[in-house]
This record gives sequence, C-alpha cells and structure tokens, in this order.
Amino acid sequence: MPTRTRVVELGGGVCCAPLRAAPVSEAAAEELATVFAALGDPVRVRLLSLVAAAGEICSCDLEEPLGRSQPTISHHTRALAGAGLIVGERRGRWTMWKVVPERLAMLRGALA
Amino acid sequence: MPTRTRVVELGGGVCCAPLRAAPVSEAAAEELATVFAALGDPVRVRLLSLVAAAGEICSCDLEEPLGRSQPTISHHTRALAGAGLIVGERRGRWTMWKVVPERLAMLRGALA
DNA sequence: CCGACTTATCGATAGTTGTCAATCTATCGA
DNA sequence: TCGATAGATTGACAACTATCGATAAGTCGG
Repeated sequence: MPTRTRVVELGGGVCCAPLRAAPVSEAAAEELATVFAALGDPVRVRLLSLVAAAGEICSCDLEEPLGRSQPTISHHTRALAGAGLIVGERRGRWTMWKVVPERLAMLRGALA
Repeated sequence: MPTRTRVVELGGGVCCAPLRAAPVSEAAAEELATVFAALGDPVRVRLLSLVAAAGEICSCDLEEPLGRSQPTISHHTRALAGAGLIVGERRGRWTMWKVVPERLAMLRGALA
C-alpha cells in the first residue's frame, strides 16, 4: 500500500470561501484540513519558506538547512506537493521545487 | 501526563513575517506549525467555521452539527484554543466560544 | 559501461492523535 | 439539598506520522 498521498484537487476545489462566511461543507473542510495539515509540521514550514525565499531550489539544497536525512526531505516535499503547495520539476538529476502561489492565496482566502 | 496542550504565545510571538520573505526561524516555524496543525483536522475546520459564522456559540451547540461526542468536541475546542484561534468564556453552565481575528490575520500574514 | 550522484521507495520504530465510554466537577432550578 | 445539565478529564485503543537506514531507480561525466 502506497504512502497514502492524499493529493487534493487543485484549482477546481470546493473551497475558497471564507470560513466565517458560512459553515463550511464537509468536503471543503476535508480539503482545507489536508492543506493545513501539510503545514502542521515545523520542518515543512521551514521547507516551504526556503523554497519560497529561493524561488526555486533542489532537494539536495534542503538537507543541510533543515538538518534532516535525504529520505525525510523527500517525505516532506512529497507531503507539501501532495497538498498542492509546491510543485517539483525533474531537471536532469535534480528535482527543482517551486511554490504554488495560488494555493497560498486559496488559504489566505479561507482565513479572510 | 497531561494532554500536551501546546499553548502558543499570543501576540508577542516570533512570527508574522511572510514565509517567502526570508527563511523562517526554527522558533517561528514551530509556532506557525502548531497553529496550522490545529487546523489540520476537518472537524476542527468545521468547528472554527461554525464559531466564526455564529459569532459566539456554546460547546453544546457544536455536538450535533459536527456529529461527534461531547468529549471529542471538548478535545477539539481545547486544541483550537491552545493554538489561540478561539477563546472560551465560561458563562454559567455554558462555555461560549469566539474566534480570535488577530490570530487568523497572523496566519494570513505568514502566507502573504 | 562504470562510478558518482540525486531522488524515490521500502521497512521498521517511536511518538502523536482522534475517538469514545466512563467519570468527575461545576452550575442552575426547584 | 437534589436532580438535571454543561463541560472537562481520564483511560484505552486504533490510526497516523516523522524519522532513519537500506535499497532501488534514474542521470550524468568520463
């Protein structure tokens, strides 16, 4: 059984409306919670921050600043990518990661 | 051992600067992750949404819409309150919950 | 093709968490 | 004081997760 990736819908999702506007549906809550859960780990918060600050960065340049092993870095990038917060592009030996600004905007919208 | 409340600093916290501006410190990441983790459960997302939409609501009026037992509701309100996202005020037999708008604004700021 | 390198996956483990039943504490009405 | 009600706490259990070592898969340089 694979590592339960929980990839969520991008763009066409059910959520975006502010939480306070009206009680959110179960489906929207599920999607929002998945994305928030992806940010619910300090290593991933810093990872996302590193990616955002760099604009583009490869996995190999994340190990040292985050102080985690290579498999653990892979685990976290996978989690953030599954939540749609970052995307990776394979470029030769490297996987270059970038943030998905619309995804962050979606979260801000939900918190508005 | 108590249920590891993980109450985070309110107001005087280390975070608020946008994630993308610069790699976030470990302390700031820890605080942000704690708050995001509190939102990383669909029941809590809907709970927060109910509180926000109602402006003020007691625990007893959360059980039915959320479809969870009373102890579970208490567990979730505790988690959200520990993250500073809601505050409860004991009023006679009831505990009335309200959202903490500044806390949501802090998260939006981090995602900006 | 071979060795070095980058990333992904697997397996194991320790720690965390969501859930409920049972129980306790506190408040209100009569 | 007594019974009813609201909420918190405890204990237990299943599910999930963060972490690493080992290994596999793919890519580049020579």
